[in-house]
Amino acid sequence: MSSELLKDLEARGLIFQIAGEAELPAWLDGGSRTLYCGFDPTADSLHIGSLVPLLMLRRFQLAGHKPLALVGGATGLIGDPSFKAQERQLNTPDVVAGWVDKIRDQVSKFIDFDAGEASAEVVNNLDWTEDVSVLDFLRDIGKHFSVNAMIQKESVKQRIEREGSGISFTEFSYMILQSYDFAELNKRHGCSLQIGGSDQWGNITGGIDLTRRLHGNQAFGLTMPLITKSDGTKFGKTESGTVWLDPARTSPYAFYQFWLGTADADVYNFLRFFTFLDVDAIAEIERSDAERQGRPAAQGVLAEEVTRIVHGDEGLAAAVRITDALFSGSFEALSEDDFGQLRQDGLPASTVARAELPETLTQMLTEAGMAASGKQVKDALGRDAVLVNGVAASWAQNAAVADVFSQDAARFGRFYLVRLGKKKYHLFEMV
RNA sequence: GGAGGGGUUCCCGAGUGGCCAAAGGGAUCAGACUGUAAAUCUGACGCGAAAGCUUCGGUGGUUCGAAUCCACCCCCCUCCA
Repeated sequence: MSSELLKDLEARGLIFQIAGEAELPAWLDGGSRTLYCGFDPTADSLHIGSLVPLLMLRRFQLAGHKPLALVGGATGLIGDPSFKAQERQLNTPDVVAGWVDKIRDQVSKFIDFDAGEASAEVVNNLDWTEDVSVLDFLRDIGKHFSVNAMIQKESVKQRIEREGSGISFTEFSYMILQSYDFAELNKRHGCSLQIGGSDQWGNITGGIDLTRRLHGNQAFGLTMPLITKSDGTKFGKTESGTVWLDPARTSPYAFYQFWLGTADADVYNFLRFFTFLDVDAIAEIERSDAERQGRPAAQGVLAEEVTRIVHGDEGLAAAVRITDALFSGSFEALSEDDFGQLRQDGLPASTVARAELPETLTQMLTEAGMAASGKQVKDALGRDAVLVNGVAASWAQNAAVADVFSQDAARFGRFYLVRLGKKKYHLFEMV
């Protein structure tokens, strides 16, 4: 490999497989190249699983190449079967179309549209597929695919071989659609490199083959490793579920907290995967962390960098503001305006009418989403793990909601910051 | 079509008439220890503040009493054709 970019990616551990490995470095070094990565709309937001490919597009752009972010308005209607255990439920066209709009806006934040010849573009595969007739598709595209080869792909093998699972013709065709995308982008934009997660290998090589057959052009593929955690649990999940990129789904504060909680064993890898920090700088952080006692600095750096990339300076500031208020000492220092700000910044909060207080604390905290059931609240109350404005509430006070949330206990006459356990906070505003 | 084995609480998986809201493990939540980490230990873990209410594929039935027995139905797996 001679390409500086590839060396850096290699050092970061971001390369899983390369198709056309021998020629790729020289090709990349030969000028500004065009590459693409697809994002299917399977929800109204991407989650952090898409972060690595999104940042990858940006890495290529920073190295002078032109990234195309493909939003799968067409493929999203079909559903990618790759390594999925079961057939998926189809979403209606209007729902998918709505998601496409959201995803388009979202991916746009990660790439630069004003970078000269390396300026990014967003494309939608529905544009070149919706008017293709079935007969044209079967004759012009389908003819280039061997079913014999397709059923050999690892990504669909279990669906074909395992009894009781099965795969519909619809999902089986997905690979052809995605391959057609690559060939089409090659024709339209001179795009000759597709990147994606390691599960996309089969789809990518399919597109490389089709590009050669249809247009006689050589194309490349690069996949990134699946992000795993040292403890074996799935990356990207928290107690409250998936970590989304949309601030309306996962607040910048929750997002920041997610990264702050990264295990020591993963944090340096994550810095390489999810930030643009130089690998040497990351190694330096690792070294100085190893020398110090106690808490490493790496998680803080990671949380700060990734939150800034995804939510910008304002989102980061909001996240840090809440974190400082809640975790570094006295929330008593918060001003009246600060409380309102916390709520704006994404701290979970709710407004309760003093006249309509629930009968019990268990009810109140469960309804606020702080716990899954009254039993959990009961357990926490019994262990002094519920603090209302810093004062522990007891199980004996369960039915005495009005006492716990008394006027005297309020901050500025209406705010109650409730903590359950070590990390769960909820702001109640009494009206 | 034939033969056999299954469907149990979020997941895996015991349980074959009362002691079963149902063993054990995992996940999850809380506590201790810590660094808002990991590991470990402790407690909780169907819902409910409680009284109590609702579960063991579905529907009926037997019984004082069923996840457990019977009938029918639905679904899954293995082997044979």
